[in-house]
Amino acid sequence: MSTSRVDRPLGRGRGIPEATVARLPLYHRSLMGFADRGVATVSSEELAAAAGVNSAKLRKDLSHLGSYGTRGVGYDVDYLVYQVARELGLTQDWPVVIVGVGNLGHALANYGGFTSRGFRIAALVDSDPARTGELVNGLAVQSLGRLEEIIDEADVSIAVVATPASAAQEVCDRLVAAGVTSILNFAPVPLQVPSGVDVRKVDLASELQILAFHELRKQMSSLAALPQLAAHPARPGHPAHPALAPRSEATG
Amino acid sequence: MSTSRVDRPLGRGRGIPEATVARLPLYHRSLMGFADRGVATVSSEELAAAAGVNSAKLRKDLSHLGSYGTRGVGYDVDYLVYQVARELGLTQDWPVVIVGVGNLGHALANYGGFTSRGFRIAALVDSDPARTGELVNGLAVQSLGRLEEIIDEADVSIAVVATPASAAQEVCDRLVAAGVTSILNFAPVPLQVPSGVDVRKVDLASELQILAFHELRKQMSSLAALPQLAAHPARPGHPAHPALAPRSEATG
DNA sequence: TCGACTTTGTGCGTCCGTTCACAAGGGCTT
DNA sequence: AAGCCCTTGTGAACGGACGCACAAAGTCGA
Repeated sequence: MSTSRVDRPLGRGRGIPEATVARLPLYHRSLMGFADRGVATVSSEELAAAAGVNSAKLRKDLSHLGSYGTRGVGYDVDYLVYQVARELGLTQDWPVVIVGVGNLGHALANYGGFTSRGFRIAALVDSDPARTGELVNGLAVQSLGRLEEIIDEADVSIAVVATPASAAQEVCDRLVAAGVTSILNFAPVPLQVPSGVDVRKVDLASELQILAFHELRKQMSSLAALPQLAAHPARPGHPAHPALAPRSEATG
Repeated sequence: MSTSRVDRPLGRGRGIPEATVARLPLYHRSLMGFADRGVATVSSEELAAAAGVNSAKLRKDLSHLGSYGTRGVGYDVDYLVYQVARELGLTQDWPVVIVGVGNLGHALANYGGFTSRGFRIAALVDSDPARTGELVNGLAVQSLGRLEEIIDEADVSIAVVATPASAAQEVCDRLVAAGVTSILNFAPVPLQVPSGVDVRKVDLASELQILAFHELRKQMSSLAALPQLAAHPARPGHPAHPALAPRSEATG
């Protein structure tokens, strides 16, 4: 890290908070909706409602990009769309490689949301020789052996890892070695990467588990309110004190 | 260590921070890995490394569940697995309905990560009559018209919305009206729900856009010496400099 | 031209999450 | 049995995010 200097206030604050960055795609999408409906101007209140956030938060987020609004009027939709898109790098063409063409990789390859926003699926890669050559969304699956070659040829810097957990780290290492510096990881393992490489994780099972946690709380509280309506009492088969019980695997 | 009264962490303990809750599935998965390898005890350092988090954070997270470690030794893997699983509600069976059996819904229905952790796909629902009856992972797709019926019969409280954006809110409303109180939303729209209903959003396109933002930054810093790349040929519909007119700040 | 109205942009208090650093506590060796 | 050493659990400092509330700044009508 040569740039140990934290930030350089170039023009308008170049240091955009991470939380704001995470919401910019949301704003961009909402703005596109307004643009499609022919709306020329939106207030922070309207846009915030469409994006599902607080209006003050929206204004503060946008203020990090610059002063693009007009007091008393609101924001010019087209102008703001362009500014947000530029900030997000959506004016560029981003070639993306998807590694792992299983159920998820298949769905991602067919998912329109990617290709319609500046991302272009440059290649699909899978380790299974039986899958090589298979056409997915008009693109032929290629061998994992050609991974470095593909990344180099297409100048790929963003990759999607949709492999099983067991292969994820090795694939990740090869991606990084080949020059990829941004990874979207769907495998349920924490990828280890050198500094300078960004990893974002999408953990489908965890999301459900988080919901289940809150769901359990709701059910417990509503169950406590009712005297005896226990339709689902505690599991009879569960060990009362699991620390004592030997590891009986296959719990899942 | 003779009592298991930790069922009820003190008045304060009931409120587990949201950030901690979001990491519990991670810990649970890492712990399962240790258990599968026959490890009986892990230190916070080892578990934190496996989960990809700071060890102090891990200890604080676990401390919210109770005092399940042994100083000088670490944590009993099996005991901790059970405690985390119980806290997450993984000891229960959670029937889940997936609405929208497109590419994504298809992949989710086949995704093993769901079914292997206490979640059971109770039904697949799609609005397309042509899809009704189609078998996905051994389960027949059912008509959207039967949604309320299905939810009631299977006692579903968790649903996955994998519909197009245009249908998401209406589906959401019907889900909530039918008794669903937790929703995992893959549609790129912010769902509006009454209080008491939890929504978690998984926005695949946004994740890539966030990566692209940082990627752009990296490329800009490495290409800082180059001449202007701003002369990007904007699309015909897009204003090259949209806000020239409305801004005359000279004021005299 | 002027005043009233509307909406942006932001200063500030508050809260949540992260991390450091260390005392408390338990096992292990002698 | 006693002391050493290890790891947990947590107090406290820190920083970032959020939201209120308001001044600044622009528009619109008279």
